[in-house]
Amino acid sequence: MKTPGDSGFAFPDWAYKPESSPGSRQIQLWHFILELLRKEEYHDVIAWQGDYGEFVIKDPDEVARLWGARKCKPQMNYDKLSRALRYYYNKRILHKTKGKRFTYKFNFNKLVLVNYPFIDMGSAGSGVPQSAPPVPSGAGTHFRFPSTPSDVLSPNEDLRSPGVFSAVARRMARGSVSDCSDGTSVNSEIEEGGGGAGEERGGERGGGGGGSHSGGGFRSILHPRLSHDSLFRMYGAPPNASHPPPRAPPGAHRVHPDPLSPFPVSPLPGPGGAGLLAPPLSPALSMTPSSHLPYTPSPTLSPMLGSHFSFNPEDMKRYLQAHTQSFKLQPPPLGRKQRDGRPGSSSSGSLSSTSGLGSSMSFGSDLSSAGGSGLVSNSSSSGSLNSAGLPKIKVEPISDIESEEEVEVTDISDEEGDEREEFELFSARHRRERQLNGSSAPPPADDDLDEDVFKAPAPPPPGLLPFFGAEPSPAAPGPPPLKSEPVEPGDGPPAGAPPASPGGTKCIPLKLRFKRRWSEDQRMEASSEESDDKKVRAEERQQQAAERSRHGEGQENGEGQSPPPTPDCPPPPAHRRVSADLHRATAQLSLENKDC
DNA sequence: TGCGGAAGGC
DNA sequence: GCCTTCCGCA
Repeated sequence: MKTPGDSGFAFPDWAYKPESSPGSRQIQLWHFILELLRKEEYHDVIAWQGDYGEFVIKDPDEVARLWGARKCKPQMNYDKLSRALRYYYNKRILHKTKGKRFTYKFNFNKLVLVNYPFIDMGSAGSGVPQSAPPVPSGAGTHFRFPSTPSDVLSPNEDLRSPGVFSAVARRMARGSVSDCSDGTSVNSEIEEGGGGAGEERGGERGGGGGGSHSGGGFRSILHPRLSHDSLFRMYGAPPNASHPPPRAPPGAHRVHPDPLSPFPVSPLPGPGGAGLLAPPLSPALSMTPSSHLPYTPSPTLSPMLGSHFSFNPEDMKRYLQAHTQSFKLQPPPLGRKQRDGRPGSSSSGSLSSTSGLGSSMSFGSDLSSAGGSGLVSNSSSSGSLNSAGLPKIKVEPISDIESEEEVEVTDISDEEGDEREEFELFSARHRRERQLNGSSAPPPADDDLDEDVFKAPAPPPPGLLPFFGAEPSPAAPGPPPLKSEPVEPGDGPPAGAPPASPGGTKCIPLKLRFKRRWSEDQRMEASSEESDDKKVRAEERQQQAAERSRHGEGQENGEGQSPPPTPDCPPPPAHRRVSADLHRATAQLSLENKDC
C-alpha cells in the first residue's frame, strides 16, 4: 500500500539512519518508534499527538513488547524502554512532554542535522514538510522534508547508485526489522505494513525521484557514509506536496487521523518565511532557529556547501545556528551535567554549545594566520564537527589558507584546552617574531625556552612557519646575533648557526683554536673598547666567511658566532683591525688543520 | 510515573 | 555508540 494512505506522513522518510553507528545494524529505538508511528495498525499503541513531532504511547506495555520482540529482548518492558527513550534526551533526539503521560516529542532538528548535515535550505521551494508529523507551519513554511532519495540526494548521487544501494537498503531495512529468529517478532507485522513499502519504494522513486511533487524545493546532500536509499525505505512516501496536511486545531487531532493528515498542523507561520529550517521543523523544540547565536559561516563548511548547492547566507546561518545547537559534540565531554543544569536547553545552553564551535573556529583562524589551515571535520556532525568535547582539530601545515575573515572568533570559551592556549602562545610569538624580523630588531630577550625554539630559526617562509623551526637551537644562548640570515651550510659564520656540537664534529679543534685565538686577540687588542654595533659585526663575519671560502676552507660556522664560552664577549671594537687579525689567524689555522 | 547514574553487553 | 538492566530517588 502506498504510504500516504498507510501512514501518511508519519515521519520524514529521511529520518531513518541505518548506519548511524556500529551497532546500528540493529534498528534504533527511535527508528522503531517512527515505524510504529507510521503504521496505522499501531495507532492504538502509539500515535502522533499534539504538537509537531509529539507522540503518545498509548500502550506502553505493548510498545515495549514490540520493541522487545524486535530486539529479541523478551524481558523488555516499558521501564527499560523508557530508559532508552530517556537516553535520547541527552542526545536531544527526543524529549519528554511534561505533564502528559507517556508523551514524548521528537526533535527533528536534531534528526535532520544529525542525518543530513548539509541540507540546503536555500531553495525556498514551497513545500511543506511531507511525510512528517504534524507540521506547525503548514503553508507558511518553505521547508519540506526530503521524502525520497532523489529529494535528498544530489542529482549526481542519485544517479550514481540506484541499483546498488537500493538492494543494500532493502537488505538493511529488512535486517533492521528482523534479526530475531523467533519469528514472533513484530517484524513480520511491520514488514507487512511495510510490505507496501516495497511498492511504495517504486512509487516513491518514480514520483519523488522525478521530483514532480516537490517543485524542487528541497535539496540536500547526504553524508557519504550514508546509504541513501536505505534511508527512505522504512517510511512511507510523503503525502503529495500539493496536499499539505490540513491543519487541525490543537487538541483536535485524533488518534487515527485522516490518512492524509494524521497530525494536527499548527498554524505557526514559518518565521522568516523563506527557507528557515528550524521553526518549521520543530517549533516546539526549545532550540529554535530564531535564537540568539551570532554566527559566521564556517570556512570549512561554506566552500563545501557552495560547491554543491545554492546556499544563501541567511539559510546557512540558520542552519548552522541550529547545527551548532544540536551538535552531538557540542556539549563538552564533561559538560553534560552542567548542561543539564540548564533545563530547557534553550537560552543559556547555547552559549556553551557555541563555544565548542567557536573554539574550533578560532583555532582555525589562528592557524590560518600562522600559515597553516585548521581542518575541522564536520563529519560529525558526526563528530567531527567533532564532537564531543573539544572538537578534535587536525592541524595540517597546508598552505591552503582559509580566509581569516570568515572566522569570527568572538566566542572563545574558556574550556578550550591547553592546546589552544599553546597555540595562541605560539601564534603570538610567531607574530612577534615576524615583526622583529621585519624590523631587523634583535630578538626579544625572553628567557622563555620556548621562545628560543621559535625564534631561533631564520624567518621561515610563511607556509612553513609553524613547524620547521622546532629544532631546538643551541645557538640561542649567545647574544642573539643577527638572527636570521638564512644560514647556508657551508659558508658564513652566521650568527644563528648552531655552534656547538653538531657542525663541528669534524673540525672542532680548529674552531676551538680559532676561537681561543680570536678571544685573545680581542682581549689584548681591544678589550677596553666596547661597541655593540652589530652591523659591523655582520660585515666582519661576512668578510671572514668570504675569506674562508676563498681558502676553500669552507668550514662552516664555528667561530662566527661568538664563542659559546664568551657569549657576553663584546664585539671587537677595532673591528677592522681585529678582522684582519682574524683573517690572518684563520688562514694560519686553516693551514695547520688542513687535514681536519 | 519519571529521572538519571552506573555497569555491562554487543 | 546504543542500548539493556538495575536501582535509588522524587
